[in-house]
Amino acid sequence: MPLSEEAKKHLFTIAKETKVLKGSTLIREGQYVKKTFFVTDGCLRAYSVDKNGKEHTLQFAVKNWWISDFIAIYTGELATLNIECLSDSTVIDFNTQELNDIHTLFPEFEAFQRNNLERHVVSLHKRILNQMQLTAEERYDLFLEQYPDIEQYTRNYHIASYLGVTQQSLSRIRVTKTKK
Amino acid sequence: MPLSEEAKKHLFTIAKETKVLKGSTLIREGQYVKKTFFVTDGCLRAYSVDKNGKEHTLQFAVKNWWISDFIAIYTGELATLNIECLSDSTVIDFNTQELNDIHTLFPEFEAFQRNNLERHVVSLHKRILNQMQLTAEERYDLFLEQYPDIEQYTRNYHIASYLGVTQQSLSRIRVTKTKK
DNA sequence: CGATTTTTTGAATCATATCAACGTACGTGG
DNA sequence: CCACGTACGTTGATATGATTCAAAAAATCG
Repeated sequence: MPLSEEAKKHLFTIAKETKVLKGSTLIREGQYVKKTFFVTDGCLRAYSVDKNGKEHTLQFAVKNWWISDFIAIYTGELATLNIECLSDSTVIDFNTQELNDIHTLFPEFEAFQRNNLERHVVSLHKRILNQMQLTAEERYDLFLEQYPDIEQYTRNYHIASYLGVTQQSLSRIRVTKTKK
Repeated sequence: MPLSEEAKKHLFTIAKETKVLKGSTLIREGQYVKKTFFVTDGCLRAYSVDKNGKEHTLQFAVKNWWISDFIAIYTGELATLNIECLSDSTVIDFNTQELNDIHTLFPEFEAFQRNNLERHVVSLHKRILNQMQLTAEERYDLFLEQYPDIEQYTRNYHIASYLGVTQQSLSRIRVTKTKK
């Protein structure tokens, strides 16, 4: 992204690189969300817990992805998601308020942020359509294409809870796949 | 939204109010997408057709909603969605290119557009989570809450294809509901 | 190595899809 | 204004795919 020197400098003053440990939780549901994370190494996931205690993974984030509870951030409500580190990771840690103020300080960020949001919308539209029209096995294949190296970080039940099936069902899908 | 007079004037020069008839298709898959629509009256839907010929409704748009094939617009690819009028409607018709140029001509639009995109992302995140954690009946209840007056425009199979169930299943859900 | 977590497997059950038939509503043309 | 055809909704029977619960096997970690 093309940014002025001044804008870059400002970015560095509000960004804080942080090492985070596997298993740690960066955002917890019910809390006020102050941070957005940019992943430079490792893997994180955002998930919600439903009324039966079942987890549902909304998003994985690997190198160069943003992750947070965007529902909370964009609505101002409390977090409904949890952000968990699936491996020791490095993230750049932005205060959401400061990240927002950037737009008034440096209008050149607007186009950058708009592009991010547009690509986010595209990926969400595609995810919804895939969920509706593909079988569980097809969704798993697509997942492996889209996240080719993610299995080093994730447990199968993380992936299952992203695909919308139980871990047992995913296990059976994997078995029939190796038999082919 | 607070906009300067100049900006408002410009908006009117690129917007074109159009009456569209029930059953007409404003965007067809495979076509190049040149338009984004703002609905001022009536109801439209965006749907895709899968490899078995089954329709999946990605979005309904009623008064004051935007609708288009945002996948196509934001990626520059050809349309994969169809936009269909479910009733005689009135839309304001924007050329996508001109709508984009607004941001360079009138930077004050950026914040407005950013807010639109953020709310769009929120609704998509919520939709994905609801699809994963709610039963078909719960999703139908929520749908009726979110679109209280839409049933005057839609066929049941439109709603079924939005909820991710067959029209027969939705019919059975409706029957058990009236018995309660 | 032992303890714990994760994955796999089996059997029973459940929710939804499918296929087919029927009933109903709607609108058009005679 | 009625008759007919088409589109839509409902219902029943059956099939299918996924879930659940339980237990065994495998992998991981200290």
